[in-house]
Amino acid sequence: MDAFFAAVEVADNPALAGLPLIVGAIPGTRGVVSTCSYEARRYGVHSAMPISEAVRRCPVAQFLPVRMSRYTAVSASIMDILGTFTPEMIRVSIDEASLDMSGTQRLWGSPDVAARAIKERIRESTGLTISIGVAANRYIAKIAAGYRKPDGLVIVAAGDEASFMEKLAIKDLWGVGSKTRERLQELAIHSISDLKAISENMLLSLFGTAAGSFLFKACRGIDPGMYSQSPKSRSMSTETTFELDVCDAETIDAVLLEMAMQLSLRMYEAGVSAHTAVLKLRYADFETVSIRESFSGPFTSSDAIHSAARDLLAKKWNRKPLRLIGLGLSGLGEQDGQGLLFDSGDCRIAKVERAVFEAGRRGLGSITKARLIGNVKRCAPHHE
DNA sequence: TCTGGGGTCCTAGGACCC
DNA sequence: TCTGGGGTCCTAGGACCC
Repeated sequence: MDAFFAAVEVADNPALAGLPLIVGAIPGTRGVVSTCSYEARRYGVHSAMPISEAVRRCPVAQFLPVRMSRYTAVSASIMDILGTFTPEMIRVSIDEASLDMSGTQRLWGSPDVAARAIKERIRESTGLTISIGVAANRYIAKIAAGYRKPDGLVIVAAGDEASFMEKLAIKDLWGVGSKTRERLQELAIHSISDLKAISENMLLSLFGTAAGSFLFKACRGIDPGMYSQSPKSRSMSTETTFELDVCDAETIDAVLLEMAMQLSLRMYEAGVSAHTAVLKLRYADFETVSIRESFSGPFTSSDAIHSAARDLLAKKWNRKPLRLIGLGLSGLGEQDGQGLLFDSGDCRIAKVERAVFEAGRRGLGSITKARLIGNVKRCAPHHE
């Protein structure tokens, strides 16, 4: 999708068409740009830029909050459409999918005809434009899709992979980020041709097995295997950045409780259990640390998650003001329900919690822990 | 400029076992 | 007294992506 969140906003409110549009954090807060329209990009605004900088660069923009549930709904209807073209569809993210169209020629025609049909169907149904890349492997197709945006269509014929890659800059390689780019610079590797001149063994020893082999394949247009594994869920987490750094232990504990409840609900809804808890802390100077612990049995209630989080906090937090706190669960597996066979204290709590979740789902009002009702105490702005 | 939130995968080192 | 080789699982941090 092209500038997906911004494009959905325009589709929902045509009066916004043609204006510089910035979807993301509310100006004046700690946060970043999520997506901006092509008009806003002309001012030098881009995704992940601090919202304060976006305001400086484009004060005339329309600033809109992220309406994630709306984008999720539009995304689902687009994915449904894509699924009618081939069952071999991989949803890569909320605004991106990869379609294996081999064997569909009799049904949908040649690659360019099929691609135009897909674009047309999505435009008809949602009013949105998309960019498509067509190639003999998913990796090249992905890069080709980003090669000409918006409303693009780039076809790389089989056999042309290597010459297509030659036209790109190192930064266009999907999977090469700022750190790798920096290291390549230091090694005097400035172009794809420079990179191709390095032997596989040299890349392996410089970057390690995974990254080395990835670089070797990617610059030659060989699919490094990005989408091969089934994308099953391995962890879930939640985090929050405070508007002002926080050092009050009670506040932090209340935030952890809230997060534990949220994670517990999400686990329940997903029908999974977890046996590892991860606590993430970010201090005022942006130093970020984490601590985790695995337990023999799975968590069965928010209280169990909360108490694990508390222990981890006690071990890791140096008492300096926190800018961010995060809580996560990993070691996710299918919920077998076994934990509930034993009538331990924790399981009774879990049963109560499930009843509360179900009540909430049936619209019986919102139930929360008494101690979460009230104000959050924060530090005064911290200067050093 | 002052830096979100949700993820995935990889690495290096350590504990522990046979 | 100084020491192997293979394996599993865990931990903390890092790179990257949308």
